[in-house]
Amino acid sequence: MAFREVFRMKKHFDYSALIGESNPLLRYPELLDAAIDEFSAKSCEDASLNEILKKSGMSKGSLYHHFGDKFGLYVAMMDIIVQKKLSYFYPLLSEELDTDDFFGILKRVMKATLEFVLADERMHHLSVRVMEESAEFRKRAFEFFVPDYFQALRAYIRYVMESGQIDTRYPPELVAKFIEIVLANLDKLVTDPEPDKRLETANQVLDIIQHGIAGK
Amino acid sequence: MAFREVFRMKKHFDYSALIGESNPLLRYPELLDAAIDEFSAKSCEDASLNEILKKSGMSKGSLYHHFGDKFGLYVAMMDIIVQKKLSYFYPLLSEELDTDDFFGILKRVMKATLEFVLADERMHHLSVRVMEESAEFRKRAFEFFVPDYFQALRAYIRYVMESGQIDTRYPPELVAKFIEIVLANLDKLVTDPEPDKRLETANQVLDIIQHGIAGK
DNA sequence: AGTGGTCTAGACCATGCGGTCTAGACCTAA
DNA sequence: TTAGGTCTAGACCGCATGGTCTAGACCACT
Repeated sequence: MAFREVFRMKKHFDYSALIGESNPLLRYPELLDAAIDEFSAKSCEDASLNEILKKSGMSKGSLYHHFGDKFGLYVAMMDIIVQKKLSYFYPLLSEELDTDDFFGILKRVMKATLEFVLADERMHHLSVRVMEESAEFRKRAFEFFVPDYFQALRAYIRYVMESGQIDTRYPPELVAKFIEIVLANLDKLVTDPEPDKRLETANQVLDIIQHGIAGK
Repeated sequence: MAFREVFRMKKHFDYSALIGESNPLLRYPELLDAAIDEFSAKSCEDASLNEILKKSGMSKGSLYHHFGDKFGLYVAMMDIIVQKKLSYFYPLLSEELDTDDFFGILKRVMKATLEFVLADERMHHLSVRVMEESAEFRKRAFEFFVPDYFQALRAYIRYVMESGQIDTRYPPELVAKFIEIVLANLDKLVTDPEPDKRLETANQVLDIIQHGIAGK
C-alpha cells in the first residue's frame, strides 16, 4: 500500500495524452458540455472547476486523475473544439475551388464559419477568445495542437494580392486582420432567427468586405 | 459610542453620489489608475479588490467608506472613463460638419476613436468590454450614466441611407453593427508604432468600409 | 476641553477556490 | 483467492476573495 505513493510520484502529468483519439474527455460528454459552458462564460483562469464538477457530476478525484489539473481539462476541451471547427473546413479542401478566386473561397470560408457559429456559439466564442489570451498562455496551450489559421490566411492574402483581386494600396496584414475581425464577430452580425436569412446576411457581410457600404 | 453602529446602519449605499463632479475617485488618482489596470485586465467580477488596494495604497476601510462596495468602485471608474471618452467626441460637435456627409463624419469619428485608443488602451478595452457584459449587469451599471452611443449611430445611419450615400440593399442595422465592430477593434487594426502612420492606417480602414477591398 | 461626525487602518470573517490525499470499489491476471 | 493497478468519491488543505467591524486619528464647532 505504501508503494502507492511512490507510483503516484509522477508529478509531471503527461498532457500530450490528452489530445487526439485518446482524449479522455471524449468518454465524458457531460463533462465536456459542462467545461464548454464554464470556460466559454469565464476566462480559463476564472472558470470554476467546482462548478464544472457539480454540473457534470464527475468527482474531483476522477478529474485530477484523468486530466492532471485545470489546465489539462482546458487543453483537452480545446483539442475537441479545434477538431470540431476544422471539421467544418475540411469539406472545403475536397471541393474543386479555384484558388485564384479569392472571393469565391472567402464565401465558402464565411459559410463554414457561419455553420460553426450556429452549431455551437459557445465553441465559437472559445475559439475566438483563445486568440485574445496572453501570448505566454497560448504558447503553453498550443504546444500540443497548434492550429495556426491566421498565419495561413495572411500568407494566402499576400499571394492573392499579386493577382490584382485585392486593392494593392492596402497592406496585406491590414486586409487579413480586417477579415479575421469580421469572421470573429460573425455571431454579432448574423443574428436573424430564420436560418435562410442567415446565409443571406453572411453574404451581405461578404459584399461589404468586397465592395464597401457606399452607394452607387 | 454605541450610537456609531446605529448611524452606520445606512446599509443602502447611495451609488448616485459616485458620478459627476462629486466622484470621490477624482480625489484618488492612484486608486483610479490601479482600478483601470485591474478592471481592464479581468472582468468586473473577477478583478481583485485586494490587488487594487495593494497597488494604490488605499486601505479597505476607506474604499468601502467612499464606494460602498466593489461595484461602486467600478461604477465610479466607468463614469470617469465615459467622461474621458466623450471628451474626445465633444470637439466634433463644435466643428462645422455637414451632417449629410456621412463618410466625412465617419472619418472624424474614426479619428476621435483612434485618439482615445492611443491615449489609454486600457480605457478603450473597458469601454468596449462593457458592451459585452450581461444585459442585467449593464442595466444595473448604466442606471447612473447611460451613454447610448449605438442607438444614436443606428438612427443616424437609417437617416443617412435615405440620402443614397449607403447602398440601400444592406439593412441599416447590419451596417451599424459592422461599423461598431470595426471601431471596437480599431486597436487591433492600427498597431503601427509611428504615430503618423496610424492615422493613415485608420483612414485606410475607413476606405475599406466605404469601398471594400476588391481591386479595380 | 469636550463632542459629534468623518475617515482610515487593518484584523477579522465566511466563502469558494485549485489542488491533495486516502479509503475503497472495481478489474484483471496469476 | 489474492495482489497490483486503475479509477472514483469526497473530506480536507492552504490560500485568496469580497466584505464587516472596531479602535482611534482627525477635524470643526461650541
